[in-house]
Amino acid sequence: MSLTERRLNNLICRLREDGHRLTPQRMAVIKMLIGNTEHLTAEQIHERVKVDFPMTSLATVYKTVSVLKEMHEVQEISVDGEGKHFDGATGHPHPHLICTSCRRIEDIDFADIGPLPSEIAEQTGYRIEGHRLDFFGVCPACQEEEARNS
Amino acid sequence: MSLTERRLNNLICRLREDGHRLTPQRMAVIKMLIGNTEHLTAEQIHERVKVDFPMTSLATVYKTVSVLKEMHEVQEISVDGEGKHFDGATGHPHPHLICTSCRRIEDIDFADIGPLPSEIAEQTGYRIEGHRLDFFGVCPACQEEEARNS
DNA sequence: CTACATGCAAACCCTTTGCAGGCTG
DNA sequence: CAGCCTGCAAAGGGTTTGCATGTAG
Repeated sequence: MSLTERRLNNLICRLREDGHRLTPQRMAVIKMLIGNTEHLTAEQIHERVKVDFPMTSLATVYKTVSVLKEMHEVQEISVDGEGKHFDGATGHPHPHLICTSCRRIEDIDFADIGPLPSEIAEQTGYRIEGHRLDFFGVCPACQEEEARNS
Repeated sequence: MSLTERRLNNLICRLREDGHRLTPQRMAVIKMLIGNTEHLTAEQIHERVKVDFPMTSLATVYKTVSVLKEMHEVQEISVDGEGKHFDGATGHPHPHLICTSCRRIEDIDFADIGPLPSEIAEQTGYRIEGHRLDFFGVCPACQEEEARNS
């Protein structure tokens, strides 16, 4: 069983324990987030869920995401001037690669920031609980696009 | 002349060149951002400007900030579930230390992320243009608070 | 006189909430 | 049949815009 499947099962258990019902629509939203390295906005999730469940309303998407946020299975990522994207890829902090041209957000696996947190804790007195590391740039596809247009 | 003063002068020049007029209110907003390691929200900037210029409207603050954003002198920082904060501390990316308890945002000077950007560029094909590194934690003051309340 | 800056209020966008009805266990 | 889930519509909060009025150069 893959890591994602295990996480999904665990999540489903906890949802049930909390008295939640897992409707097909909810499952669709959840699957679109958990273990997915795309980082969709509420609107994008809505569009995709509607393919299978045309009646789905945006409110349902928001309500589902909000449950997942409470369970710390999904975090928000805000990009300057853009709406919120939701990231349920791993359930813990990890770096992102954000294309400033097409606004795509990808995950990067490596990019360990090493001993930085403990150094910072020592120097500032903060109790460090997490971090966010995002790189901004232009993705290969958009670079090609640029080249064609010039 | 300090770095901040130089940056401020340079900025003022460019604003004039672009045909902007530098009213006292605008100057107040600009000074509240450029070289200031506090990271205020629009509302907070508004409150402070109103001390000296009580008639100032929120729209003016937004319009001024928007000019600075276009000139890449100010960037937005979004904290999950919070409003936007504006950061005009250095004009280039630098790490932040965000207290999850009192929502204070501080700058950190060191914390060089080293060769990571070029590694990532090589591995992903992105043209990396910048990054954002934020640490989340609890500041010393809030830790004391916690201790007192337990 | 031209063009930018201002305050006000309305518009706007995205997100959240309230509610009545539907469905599951 | 209690309690969650749904869609709809309305409310909400923060940001942006339009407009008439100032004001600097």
